[in-house]
Amino acid sequence: MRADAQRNRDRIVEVARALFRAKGFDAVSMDEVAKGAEVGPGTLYRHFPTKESLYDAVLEAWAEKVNATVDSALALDAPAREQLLTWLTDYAAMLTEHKGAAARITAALGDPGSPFAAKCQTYLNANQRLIDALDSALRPGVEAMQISRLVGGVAAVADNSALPSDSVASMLAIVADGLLAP
Amino acid sequence: MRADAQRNRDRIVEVARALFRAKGFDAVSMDEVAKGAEVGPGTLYRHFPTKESLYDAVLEAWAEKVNATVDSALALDAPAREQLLTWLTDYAAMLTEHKGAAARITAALGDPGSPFAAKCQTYLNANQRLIDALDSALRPGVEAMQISRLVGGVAAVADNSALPSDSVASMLAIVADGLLAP
DNA sequence: GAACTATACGGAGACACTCTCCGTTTTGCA
DNA sequence: TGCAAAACGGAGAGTGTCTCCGTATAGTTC
Repeated sequence: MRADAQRNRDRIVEVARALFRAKGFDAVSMDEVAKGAEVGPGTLYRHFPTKESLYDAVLEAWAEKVNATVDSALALDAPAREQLLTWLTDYAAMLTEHKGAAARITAALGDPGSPFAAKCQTYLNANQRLIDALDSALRPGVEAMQISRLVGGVAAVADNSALPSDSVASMLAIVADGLLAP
Repeated sequence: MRADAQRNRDRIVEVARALFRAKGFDAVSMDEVAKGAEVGPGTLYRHFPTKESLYDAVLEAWAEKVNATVDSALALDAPAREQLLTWLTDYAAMLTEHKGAAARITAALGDPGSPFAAKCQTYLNANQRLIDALDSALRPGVEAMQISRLVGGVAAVADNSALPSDSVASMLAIVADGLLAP
């Protein structure tokens, strides 16, 4: 990639990250990002063919954080319920950091053609590792996809309604108890 | 209201209901509804100032169905778990009947200014009646708002991803077990 | 049934947004 | 320095929501 192209790409992602974080996905227009990054719309769209692909680039760091978060929850010297709750809470918190991300990633969970497919896989793998680790403490037959969708759904609701963290925690506690073996 | 106005209003709602049901909220444009009802955009917007207010009119019958559904679940001669699951499943099924409704109604749950405020109240009341009826079978301290948001979130995910009913059922079973007393 | 007024109609178009085309500019290399 | 490939950027096409206002109609009054 040419140096000017790289420069522009970096600036676009940086500006977009700030805007998305401040206003949420829907409230940010591509023109706004282009103006902020001081490039024309054409340049922006050559780097990122759709708004979603730009969002995907912005969430690049997110995937790494998911892995680190599930690791640290599983490393806890605590009962399975606490490990589970820690992970669910941390994950939901991570999602609501970027307004609109929860619904988008959750919606893409079953769609391999989505721009977020790679991120969905990371997330699914994290829940699979959780299942493998907690094993018999969990409800028999529970699947990574189920946990991913349930928690994604709760996170999306929390995000949409800008719920305080204790409301989210009480909902996640219900989900966690449902996930644990009877 | 003048007779021609009433006629037009009725036709608009009828056309909109069919379109929303067939294509989902987002995929239907107001121009499309206006053309289908053979009125100008101006007429459409005088009757319904926003697209959401039109959707609200379309979902008018929905509120009555909610009440009937919770009643019939509570009338079941069955254990609390089955009553709960029946209601949750029926409710989620009702929401996914209209693509996009789940997310919208759930998002409006805490917002009295929303065009869907009346429908949210119906839904919250239904869950409150459920709590009153099942009482000690449920997790202590559980609130109608929590159930509404949880199930709304699951329904929204199911709707977005067009999940088959058994996937939805398995997720709702997890939620139901979390809602029941330990 | 004709005249009149309040009410409703409907289409042109303002505005916002996503995304494209293509002439112009810049970069990196020979 | 000269040149081809790469990248730029802005005008504008296409689509959506929603508004303004001149025109048509319903319902009332004589």
